[in-house]
Amino acid sequence: MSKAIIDDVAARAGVSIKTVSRVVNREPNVRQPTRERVEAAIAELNYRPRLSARGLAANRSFMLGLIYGKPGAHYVLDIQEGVLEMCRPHGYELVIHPGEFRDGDLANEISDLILDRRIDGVLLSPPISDHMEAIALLRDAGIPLVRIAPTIDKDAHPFVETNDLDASFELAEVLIGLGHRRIGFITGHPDHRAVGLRFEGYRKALRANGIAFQGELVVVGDNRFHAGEEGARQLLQLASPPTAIFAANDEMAGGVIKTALIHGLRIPEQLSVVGFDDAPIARQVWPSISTIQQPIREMAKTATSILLEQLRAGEAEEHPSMHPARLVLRESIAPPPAGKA
Amino acid sequence: MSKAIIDDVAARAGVSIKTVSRVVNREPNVRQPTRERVEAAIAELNYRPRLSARGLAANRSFMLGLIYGKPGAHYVLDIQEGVLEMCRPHGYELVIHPGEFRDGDLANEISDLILDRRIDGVLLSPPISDHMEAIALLRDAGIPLVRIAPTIDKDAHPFVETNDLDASFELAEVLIGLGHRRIGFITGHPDHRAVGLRFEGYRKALRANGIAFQGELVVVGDNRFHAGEEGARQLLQLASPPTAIFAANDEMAGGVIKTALIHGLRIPEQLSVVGFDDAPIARQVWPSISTIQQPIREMAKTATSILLEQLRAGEAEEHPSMHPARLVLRESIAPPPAGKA
DNA sequence: ATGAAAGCGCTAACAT
DNA sequence: ATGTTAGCGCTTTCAT
Repeated sequence: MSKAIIDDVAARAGVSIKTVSRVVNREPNVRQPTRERVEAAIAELNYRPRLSARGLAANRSFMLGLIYGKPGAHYVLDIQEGVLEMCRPHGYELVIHPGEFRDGDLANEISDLILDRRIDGVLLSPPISDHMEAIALLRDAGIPLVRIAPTIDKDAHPFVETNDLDASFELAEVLIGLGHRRIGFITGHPDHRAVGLRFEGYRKALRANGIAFQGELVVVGDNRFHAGEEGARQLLQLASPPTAIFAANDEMAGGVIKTALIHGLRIPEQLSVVGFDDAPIARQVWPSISTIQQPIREMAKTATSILLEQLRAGEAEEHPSMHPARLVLRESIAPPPAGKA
Repeated sequence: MSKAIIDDVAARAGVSIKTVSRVVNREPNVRQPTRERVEAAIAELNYRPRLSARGLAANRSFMLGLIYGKPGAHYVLDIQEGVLEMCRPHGYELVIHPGEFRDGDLANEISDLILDRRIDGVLLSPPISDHMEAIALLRDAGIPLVRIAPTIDKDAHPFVETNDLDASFELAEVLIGLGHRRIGFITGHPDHRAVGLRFEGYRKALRANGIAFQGELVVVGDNRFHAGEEGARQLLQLASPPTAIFAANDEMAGGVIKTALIHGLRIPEQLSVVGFDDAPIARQVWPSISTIQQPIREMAKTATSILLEQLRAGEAEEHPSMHPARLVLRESIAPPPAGKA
């Protein structure tokens, strides 16, 4: 079974192989009855075009590449699944490629990806979506490219994004609305620009509410749990410690919670904590973390559609590039302790 | 650049294309000087064989498939990275395929994978590694197959495994050694057989120490955080609640911790908790969880080597299939409260 | 609207 | 040890 090739189908349908090819590729210029006969033959023989034969003849690989950094396992898997969901029905395969932002080899690895696999198109997910060298390389090679959550140079290529800044602004305003005035912030990894926007949202919220920005309330993190632990330690040692801590992602917010608990603080009564991403950890710690949920999967799907259309039409259709995030409020926030506001 | 094809290399090296092919494929019967000349030409022209051309001619796809369930994002990513690490240097590409164990479509999806992509070989990771239908399908199609962490039917195919049972036994003995006699257990998802062995290890430890097995101390879980929360709730409501809880994985152990904290229990003074996997959550909750670390990445790498060798030689070399796990003791355990032992 | 012929770049089988 | 000759199964011209 299933050793059928295009000639078998052509014979069975009583047409030439070219007509079969037309039907398979949804090309025009096939009369409806003919098309139906061919389709029937395909179904009966369970025919599947050999990808390598198509690739060789058409000089395409029918493979998409996904290059991603490591902003958390769930983030990566969500992206992968979103991309796969769009790839499969369109007959495309996905080649995944983990890459380190600062890894000098990334450029070489990408070259290999282009040269060896002859990828048809590439998706860049954060923080690689802001990796200029990678982008330049791909552009020069003429490989179509869509970026997921880029923060820079948005004119150059199609992209999808979410409103990190606005969402962060909102979340900070929630804290301010509860009465917090001293709000600590733990920033994300400097390479991860999208996470950087969350800091901007925080600052904007302070400004909008007439609260002076205080450098001592800001700690530089790197998106990892440990940075949250360490950052919280620093902030809680302050002569006048914050009544709330905003971590640029949930992983770090989890670290804040752990440190706070170890210090014997009650959350949220003595310290409010918020994060960003709605990662699983946000629900797994106690108390659970108020955060921002991003439609990661949807972004990945949209990005993939855009890429596929570009591949097909040479030009991308209009897609909404903005995928708004939303607040998820949980137990980790409360008004500041009396007298501390 | 890099539009070089085999003829260019042959011309430049002054040999026939067949000789180039021999060098590229590491076939014998090429004299050293000839080989060197060809290799030089390849390097100078930056030649890369077109995968689709090779695939078409040799009737292979140079792609491996990885079919996995969802036993946690980190587990999946670890496996992926282990596999990729072996794939790339050998010129193989990886096609990832998330699959639900109970999904009736899994069979169809696998057929597609075989038919459409003409995968050269497949890796099955838990719990799909025990999915008999999938295994049968692959066997019948004659697709080489290596299973990661299988628990059944080990004669049929090559596999790699870890010693879930022994490790679990050891961990249970640690609890018993601390003085615990009433040890609750939250089992894993029934489809996930490897996790089932952990329950066996627990029972074996009880037997070995003359402790009667008590059905009321066992709760059925499903590997997810929520099952741990729920299981702990049940166990702690018992007239005579356990002094320690063993969850079949860390995710559930995390749930136990959260529930226990909400109930106002101090850990480990009033309740000891252990898990399995050394997942990130084990270090992220407070107190951190004693657990078992498995060499997941190594297993994935070994499995991939075995598969690649099978593809090359038709027969796999000897590889150690057993990758031992090890204890990781952390804050979550202590002797039982006085008078409760 | 459909078909015939000519490759795509490589490997396999058979020379030499 | 090396070369020659056919394909592999499809898509592309270019006819018709």
